[in-house]
Amino acid sequence: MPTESPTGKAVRSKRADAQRNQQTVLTAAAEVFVASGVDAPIRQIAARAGVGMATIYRHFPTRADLVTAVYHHQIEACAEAGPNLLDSSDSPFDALRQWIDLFVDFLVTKHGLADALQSDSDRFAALHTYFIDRLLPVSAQLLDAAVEAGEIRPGIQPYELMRGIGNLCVGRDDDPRYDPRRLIGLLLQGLRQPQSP
Amino acid sequence: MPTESPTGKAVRSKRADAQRNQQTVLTAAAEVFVASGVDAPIRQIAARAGVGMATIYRHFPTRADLVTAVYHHQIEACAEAGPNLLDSSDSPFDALRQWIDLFVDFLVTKHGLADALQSDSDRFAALHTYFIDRLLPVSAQLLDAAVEAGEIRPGIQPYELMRGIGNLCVGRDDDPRYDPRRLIGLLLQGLRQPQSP
DNA sequence: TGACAAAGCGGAGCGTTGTTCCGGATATTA
DNA sequence: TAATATCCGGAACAACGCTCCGCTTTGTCA
Repeated sequence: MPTESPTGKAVRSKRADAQRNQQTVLTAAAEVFVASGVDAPIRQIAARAGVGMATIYRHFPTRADLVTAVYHHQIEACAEAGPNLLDSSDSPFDALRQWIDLFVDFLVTKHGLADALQSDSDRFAALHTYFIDRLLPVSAQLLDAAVEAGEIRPGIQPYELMRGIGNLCVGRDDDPRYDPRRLIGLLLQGLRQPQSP
Repeated sequence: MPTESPTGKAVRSKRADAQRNQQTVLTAAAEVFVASGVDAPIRQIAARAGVGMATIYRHFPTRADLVTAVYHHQIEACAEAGPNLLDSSDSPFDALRQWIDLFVDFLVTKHGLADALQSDSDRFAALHTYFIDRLLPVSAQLLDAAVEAGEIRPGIQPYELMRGIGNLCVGRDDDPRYDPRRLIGLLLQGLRQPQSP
């Protein structure tokens, strides 16, 4: 039953077993990521899913594709929360702060995700790109609104903020001496306009 | 020619060829680190040094030991600069800022060093420990002095500051969109006392 | 229903890296 | 010089990423 793709070219939908396998892999990957982080061996995910490694590579050519697929919904939710917060908060700065809280929560609860995002190697380049494409406009909108309202000084670039926050979330997440939120709070403090200019 | 160790036990100094090899390895490692980062394969370092891999493992059981040895002098220099800056600056906050500048310079010029420091895996645990042992007291002294002078608000923990700065230096160092120094400047700004409390 | 081609699958296999092991070479000392 | 404690090199093993290829399953069409 060929159908029509958005590009207009005739396209055949995937075989039923392929779709089933893709879902099985996603579920298994999510479980393994929780247990062993996003750097877990592909073999381990394949074993948990009960499929061969090639199956995973076929559906998700790079590790970044797999990670992206697993967290797709949460990334979308985070992206959509931005405008909503801007509407529901009485101050753009407050909306920015709450949104950053969401973003940080997301990062620190996925072991090694922040590390992957900023990884020096480019194994995760596609993941980095996806985050930027999806979330940078949101943060830009929040920043613009806060600047517009005169709550923060202008000049900070959205990319720089995003990456700085991501960076601050890197590393072991079970160290009681380090709470990225405190430093991010300090960063935001530094961003505020002097109370009396 | 047995000599006396600090513990009082008789100790034989290393064989001459072992000392030579250790130095050769250090030199080669320094060169390879510059070219390929601190994650470079041991084989590569061994080849460059013209020794076997076991020789490297014998002298430097973990990668952290090797990295530590290579950068030992620079870490010491950074540690010693702290008190000196405190003496020569007219404001403790200024000394703190200059010292952080030194620290950041050191981190960003060694490819992947910041990444290694905050690595989620514990391959570099000893390196992290060494940095903390050596530099945390220095940063604590600078912070205390600045708090004492009423230039920054109290409450920030030295460990948190060190790690935050290290984290902000993580990742690709050739991205013109991201300059860790700007964000660190913002952090310091957030640390300042409100001008008019 | 019953072929048959296309699509999909599994795991063996190759290359890379970390780490260890051991027979042989070498420096030191008597 | 000869003995021996020390050190060395690279082979060997394990873990992992990724690919290749013979076999299986699925969808289709007579």
